[in-house]
Amino acid sequence: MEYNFREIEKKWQQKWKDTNAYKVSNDSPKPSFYVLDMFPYPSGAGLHVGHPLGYIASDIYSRYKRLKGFNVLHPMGFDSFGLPAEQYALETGQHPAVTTEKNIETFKAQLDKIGFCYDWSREVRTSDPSYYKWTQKIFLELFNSYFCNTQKKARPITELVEKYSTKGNSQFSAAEWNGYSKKQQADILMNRRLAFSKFGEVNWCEALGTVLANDEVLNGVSERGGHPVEKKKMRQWYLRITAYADRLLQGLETVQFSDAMKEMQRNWIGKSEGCEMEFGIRDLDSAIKVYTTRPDTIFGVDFLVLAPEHSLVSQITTETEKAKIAEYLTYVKSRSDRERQSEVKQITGCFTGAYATNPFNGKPIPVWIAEYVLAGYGTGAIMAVPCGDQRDFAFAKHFNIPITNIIGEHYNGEEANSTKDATLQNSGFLDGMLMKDAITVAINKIEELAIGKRKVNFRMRDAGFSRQRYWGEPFPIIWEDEIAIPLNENELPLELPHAEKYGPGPNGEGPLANMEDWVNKAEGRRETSTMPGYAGSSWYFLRYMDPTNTETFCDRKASDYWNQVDVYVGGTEHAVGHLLYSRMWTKVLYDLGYIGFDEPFKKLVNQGMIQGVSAFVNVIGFYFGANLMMTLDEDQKKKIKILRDKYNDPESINICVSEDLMKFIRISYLDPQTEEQKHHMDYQNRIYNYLLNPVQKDLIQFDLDDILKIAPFNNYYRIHVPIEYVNHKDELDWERLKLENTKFLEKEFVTMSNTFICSREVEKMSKSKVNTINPDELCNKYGADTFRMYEMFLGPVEQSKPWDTKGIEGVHRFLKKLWRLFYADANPATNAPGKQVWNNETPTDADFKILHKTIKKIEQDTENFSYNTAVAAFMIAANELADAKCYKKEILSQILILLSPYAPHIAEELWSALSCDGSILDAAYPVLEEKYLLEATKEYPVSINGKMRSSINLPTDTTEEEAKQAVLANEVILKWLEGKEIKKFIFVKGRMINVVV
RNA sequence: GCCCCGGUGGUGAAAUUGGUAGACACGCAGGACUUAAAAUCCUGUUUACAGCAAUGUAAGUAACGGUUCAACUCCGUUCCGGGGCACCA
Repeated sequence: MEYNFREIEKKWQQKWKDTNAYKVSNDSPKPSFYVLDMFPYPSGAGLHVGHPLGYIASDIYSRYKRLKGFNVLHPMGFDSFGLPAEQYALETGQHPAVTTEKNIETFKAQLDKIGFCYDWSREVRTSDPSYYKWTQKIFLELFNSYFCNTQKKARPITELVEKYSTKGNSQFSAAEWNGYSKKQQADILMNRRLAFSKFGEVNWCEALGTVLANDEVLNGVSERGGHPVEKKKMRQWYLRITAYADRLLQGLETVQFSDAMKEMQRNWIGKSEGCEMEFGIRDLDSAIKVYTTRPDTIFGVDFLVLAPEHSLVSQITTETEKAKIAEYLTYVKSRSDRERQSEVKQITGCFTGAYATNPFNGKPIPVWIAEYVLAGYGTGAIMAVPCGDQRDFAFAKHFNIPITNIIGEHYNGEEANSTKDATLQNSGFLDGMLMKDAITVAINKIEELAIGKRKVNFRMRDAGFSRQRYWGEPFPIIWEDEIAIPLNENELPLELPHAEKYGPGPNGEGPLANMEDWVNKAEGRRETSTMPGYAGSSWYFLRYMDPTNTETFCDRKASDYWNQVDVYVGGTEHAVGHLLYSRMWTKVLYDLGYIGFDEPFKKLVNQGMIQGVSAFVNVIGFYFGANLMMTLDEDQKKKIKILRDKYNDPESINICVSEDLMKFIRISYLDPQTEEQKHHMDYQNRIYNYLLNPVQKDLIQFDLDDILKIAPFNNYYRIHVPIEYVNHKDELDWERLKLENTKFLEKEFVTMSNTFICSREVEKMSKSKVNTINPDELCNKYGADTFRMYEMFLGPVEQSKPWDTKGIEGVHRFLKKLWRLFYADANPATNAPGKQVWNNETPTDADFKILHKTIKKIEQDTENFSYNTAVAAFMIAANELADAKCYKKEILSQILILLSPYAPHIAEELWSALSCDGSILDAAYPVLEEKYLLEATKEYPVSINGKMRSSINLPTDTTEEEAKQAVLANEVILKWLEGKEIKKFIFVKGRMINVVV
C-alpha cells in the first residue's frame, strides 16, 4: 500500500459530499465563527494558482476553528454581475447569463478539487434575481433614508417629511413646505436621500460607453482598458457616502485591519481640520471665503487664488484685466482633465485686478485665479502663503509676487518650509508663538471676530452609483414627471429584461434604453442605468447567513447569531472600493435596525498576489538595406532573397532571437571591458570587415547567425510564450511552439547553440501573458493536499511572491514520509506489499514531547495565519517521529487531527485506517499538556561580552549563583577568561548566560 | 513630491519580538540501494583563512554610525526595491 492520493482524494471528496459534511446550521449550541473569502468574479479564464491562496488560508482556519468546537460559517459565492461578461456578449452575442453560468460551473469544479469545506447550499450569485431582489430592496432603503446630522445616523425619510410639514427648517417654514409643488418637495428630499440622483459631472468614458466611479479612473484614463475619460453632465445616481465619512474613519479604530489598509482608507477619506474665513474685497460688497488648515500663517498671506470655475471670478475681475482673464478661462476650458492631471508641474494663472483685505492687518492682497486650485474641494479658493507652501511658493516666484517671511530663519528664500515648529514673526498678535500652538489661537480669534469658523473637510466624494450598462441590477425606480418613484417591495425583484443586443442606448444611456416595451410604463419611464459592480458585493456577507429567506434579505435572528465576519480574507485591491462601500452599507443597515453591528468585518487578512514568471522570445526586425546588399555575394543574396520570400517581406524580416544571442548583441555595442567582451568585439569587427571587404571572405564562414550578431536591427520587441513550453533551464521547446501556435509558424528561431534560451520576467499572472499555472494540473500530479500545503509553505500569506513549482516536491515528499509512519512502503520494483507499521504501543514521554511540541507550534501558527512555519513544523514532527520509530496510534492520531485543516484528505484516510471513531472533521482538537515540554536540564549558551564561546548543560531550576559556579568550572570559558576581570554576570533563566569583562 | 511597507545564503524563507542568525524546504555536490532508471535513504552546503581530519579562528542580516553586557530586531543618516496617494489648501 502506498500513498495513492488520487484515489484517496476522490474517495473522501465524494464521501463528504454524500454526507453533507460541510453543511452548517443556524441552530447550534456551539459558539459561532464566520470565516469569509472575498467572492470571485467568475471570469472565463478559470482559476490559476494565485486565486486559491486566500481560499486555502481561510479554509485551514475554518477547519481549525471547527475542530476547536466552533460552529463555523464558511461559504462561497460569485460576484457574477460585471463588465467582462457583457463585453464578451458584445463580441459573441452570447447572453451574459449563459456564459456566467458556464464559468461558475468551471470555477466550482476547480474549487472542489482542492477540497474546500464550503457549504454550497449557501452559495449566492449576485446576478440571480432571488439575490438581487434584496440588493434592490436595500437600495430602496437607502433611497428612503436620510442622514440625520444631529443623531449622526440614517433615519427614514418619512421622519424628515414629517418634520418639514410640521416645523419646516432653517430655509423654509412648515407652511411654505406644504405649499410647495410635488416636484419641489421631491427635489428638496432628493438632496437628503442616502441614494440620490442629480445632474453632475461624471467620468464619461467614450470607448466603454459608460460612466466610471472615481476609483475606476487612473490618471485620467479608465482603469480597465486605459481609455481616455472626460467630464460630462448626466443624471446619475449617487450614494451619500460622505455623510458617513466620520463614522467610517472612527470605525477603523475598532477593526483589525493592517496598518497599511487603514492608512489607505484614511487617505481616501482625507479628513482635514481647519477653518473657513472670509476676505473682504476692496471697493466691492463681497467677500471670498477660503478654506485653510493653517490659520496660523494668516500674516504670511501674499495673495488669494480662486479656482477658474469659482462663481465670483466674473464679478471681481476689473475692467483692465477682463481680456486676459477671458483668455485664461478659454485656455483652462480647452484643457482636458487628463492634461490637468498629467501636467501638474506647469504653473499657470491670471491676475483678476481685484484686491482683498487681510482682516488682521488690513494689508491689500491681490486675487488671482489658477488651475491648481480645485473648484470641488473646500470653498474653491485658497489663501496663499508662499513661505510655507511649496505650490504657493512656486506660483509667487513664477509671477514675481513679493513673499512675506513669517518664520524667520526657517525660510531660506530657496524653497517653502511647511514646518509647524517655527516661531512666528511679523505676525501681529501671533508673534513669538509656536506655529502648532498658534493654530488654535488663530481659529479662536477668527470665530471671535465672526469672520470665519472651524471646519472639517473631506477629500472623499459621494460615490457614483449608476452605470450605462446591461449586466447589472436594474434600478427599481420609475420617473414620473421628473420625480423618482420607487417600486413597491412586492414588485421586486425587478428582473433584468432579456436582451438580444448589448450596445449602448441613445444619449449616453445604457442598453436598457433600447427596450421600449420595458422602459415605457403607463406611469412613466423606467430608470435605464444599472447598478455598479459593488452593489451586490456590499452586502453579500449577510445573505450567506440566511441564503434562502424569501421574507427579508437576512433574518435578524440569523445575523445576531453569526454577527460580524470574524475573519475576512482577500486582496488589497479592494482597499478603497468594496471595503468602504460594504462598511457604509453595514452602517446604514445598522442605523435602520436591520442588523446589530455597524462594522462588517472584525478582522481582515490580506493575501498577497501570486505572480507569474513570464517567458519571452526576442523578436528583431532585421533590415536588409541596399548598402548591405551591395556587399553581399551572389550566394548570400540568394539566401536573403529566400528569407524575404519566405516571410513575405521585401525589406526586412522578423526573427526570434535567443536570449544568449540578445546578450551578445547588446554587449557588442558596449566599450569592451572584459576578455569576453573583447572577444565579442573582435568577432564583430571581423564580420564587419568581411562584409565591407569581400576580399577577406575566407577569414570567416558566413551564415545567418553571423549576420544577426552584428546587423543593425530596426525593430525589437518581445512576445510572451506559454510558460509550459519552457523548461527550468529557460530552454524553449520551439518545435512544439511552432506546431501549436500559428503566431510563431512564420518565424525563424535563431540561436548561438542548439538550444533556444528565453528571457524571463515576474509579472502579474494572467491568461494574456500565458504565464498561468493551472491548479488542476498540480492537483492531478501531486494531489490537493500537497498543493494546499505547498501554497502555504511558499511564504507568508500576506506577501506577494512569484510562483515557483520546483519546491512542491519537498511538500509531496513530506506527505509520503507521513504515510510511511503508518504503512511501510511498498516497493513497486519488487512488488512487495506495504504492511501496517502503526501499532497500539504506549507512547513514552519522549514521544509525547514530540506531539505536544507540535501541538503548541501548530496552534500558535494557525491562529496567527503563519502557515508557512506551521508546515515546517509538520515536517519536523514527521522527521522526529520517523527517527524515534514512533508509530504509535495514540500519537499519530493526534498529529492527524492537527494536520487535517492543512491536508484534509490524507488525514481523513489515515484516521479511518487507524480505525478511529467518526470523521476527523469532527474530532476534538488535541489539548496541550505543558508538562511534556518541561525539561529537567537545558543547554545554556555562554557568551563573553555577547560573543558566544561555549554552552553548558544545567538543570532548569538553576539559580544565578549556581550558574556562575558552573560557568567558572567550565574549561573552555576559563580559557577565554584568562587574565580578564569579571565585571558583571548576566543570567537569563532558560535563555543564556553572559559574562561581562 | 507626500505617506506606508520591505532589504537576511545560489533560491523560497525562519528567528520564542533584544539573547546560539540561516529552522524547514528547494537547488546543487557526493554517497548507499539498483543491471539501470524511478522511488527512498544518508552526508555536505553563508563566506574567508588554517587543518588529512574532527575542528578552530575571523567576518557576516543593504551601507555607515549610535544605544546596550548583548542588535536582523531599538534610534539616526544614506542607498535600493515594492505598494498607495498625487495640485485636497
